[in-house]
Amino acid sequence: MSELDDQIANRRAKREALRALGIEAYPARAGVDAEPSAVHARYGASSAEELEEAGVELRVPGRLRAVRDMGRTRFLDLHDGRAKLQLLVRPARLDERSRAVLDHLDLGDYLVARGRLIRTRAGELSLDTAELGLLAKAVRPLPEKWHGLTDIEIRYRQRYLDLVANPDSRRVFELRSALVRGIRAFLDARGFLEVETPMMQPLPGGATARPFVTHHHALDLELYLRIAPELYLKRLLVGGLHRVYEINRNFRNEGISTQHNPEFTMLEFYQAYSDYLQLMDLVEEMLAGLAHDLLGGAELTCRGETLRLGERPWTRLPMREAVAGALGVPVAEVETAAQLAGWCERLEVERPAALAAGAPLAGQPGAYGHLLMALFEARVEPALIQPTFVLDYPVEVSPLAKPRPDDPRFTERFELYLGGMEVANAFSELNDPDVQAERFREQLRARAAGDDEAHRFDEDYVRALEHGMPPAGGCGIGIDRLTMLFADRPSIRDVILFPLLRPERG
RNA sequence: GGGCCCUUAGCUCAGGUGGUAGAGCUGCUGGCUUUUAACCAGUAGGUCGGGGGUUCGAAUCCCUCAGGGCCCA
Repeated sequence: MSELDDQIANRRAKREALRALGIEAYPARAGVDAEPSAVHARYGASSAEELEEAGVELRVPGRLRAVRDMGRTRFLDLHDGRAKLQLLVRPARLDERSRAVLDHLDLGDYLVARGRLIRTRAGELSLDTAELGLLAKAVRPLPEKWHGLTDIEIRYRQRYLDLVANPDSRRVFELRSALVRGIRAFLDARGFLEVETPMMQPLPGGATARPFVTHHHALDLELYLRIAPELYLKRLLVGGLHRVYEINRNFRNEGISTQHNPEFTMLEFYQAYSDYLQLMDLVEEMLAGLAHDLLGGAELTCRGETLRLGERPWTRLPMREAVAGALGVPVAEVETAAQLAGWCERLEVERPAALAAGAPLAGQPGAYGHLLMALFEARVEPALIQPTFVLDYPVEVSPLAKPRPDDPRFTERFELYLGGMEVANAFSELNDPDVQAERFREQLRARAAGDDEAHRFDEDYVRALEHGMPPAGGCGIGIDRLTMLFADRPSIRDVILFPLLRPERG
């Protein structure tokens, strides 16, 4: 028998012993007054005399994390995940049932103690326990109390153990929740309506990505898990919902990395009569405000770098200038597809998926935009630590964005980079139905040429635009990456409770 | 997809060049006047990730598979 089996058998035997005494191991009702952290919040400042005078009697629940047995007196620590409350237990003074519970305890059990609040000689706020009850028997041991749980795989696979053993992990998810709450408050205060649009779509749209496919049996219908909510949210603009947002999951069938999980959470919001320039101001205000509210200052510390969100406006950098700067040449040398093709070959930049393999880079339709984007991703992106808006994305890689009136090779689009990561993507929304239809046709040609991430033609979306969509700015912000930055965590798996892993026992 | 690294008791970790698998915590037994990583004494616990190979002998060397991590694409 292994040691683990031994410990489990032991705990089960204790449970059965209690049951034989008529003590339920998993009672239906708890009947509690306050959890340990609430007790500390209320009485943490009270002196021994004050407590004695007040005569506070409480029923306090919690998970048993430590027992210090002194012989005539035992000290039990009950935790609620934020704080512990110490129980002072004198076995001789307990009633029979409480004594039975005490004699069959294990670390990890959920208990409830009734007693009077006191301070011990050492000054610790404690419950002088008169009655002890079992709320849930744990038949499996917890990770060790002092070193906690460090095995990364167990932390991801059995997140419940990570949360019990590592308070920092819990704090990350509390911060994530506060971040989402703050975003909702920010948008709600500005008259945005939170909506929910389909996660299962007959035509996946709104992003350049491979979708997951599923099947609806009753309708015998191929459906896709959405890669973005964008086209549905803009249909709502057509419908007169002029300020909308959605915070929900997207699914992209691509590789896994420290910055990519197949399902991830995005905020998208759309504001009629706005544009990408106004959105930059809005995003600055939102993120700097969140940092101020949640971290107590408009700065993020991320992997040793201080990100100064408070220094506004943030850098606004046209993509051509960024690429030319990284190459150390004037902008005039990144103006043609032939120039860019030369750089890509010299620097061994990976060939963009949209450009046909085997053919010369420069001559293909749309080559300029794809090559500029490839150079940007390879040479510029990782170096953008301080908040930077990259502007003027090529039209070829921005099929849903409005072209710049002064230079139709580029669009009214920005991406926000923070700590070397793309955290936001926004543009003035293309609302000319005929131009949109032509953009879709270009995407179909790319798809036919082998680019399986190219957009599909969404006829209903074009039909909606034909009814008239107000000019609008729209923006997407990755919640997971934002949480990584706010919590200073290097991997997206640290900010997703249950990240995708290969199943155990292959 | 490529490279490098990791996998030893429930948890955290040791185990130069191949020679009978160890510690702390947890568990169990006992002691102890209010301790807090309580302490003291005793004790149990192992398919050294799986499989194959080399060898008189493998946790250790080789191959392979699985899972995980980091970097690159």
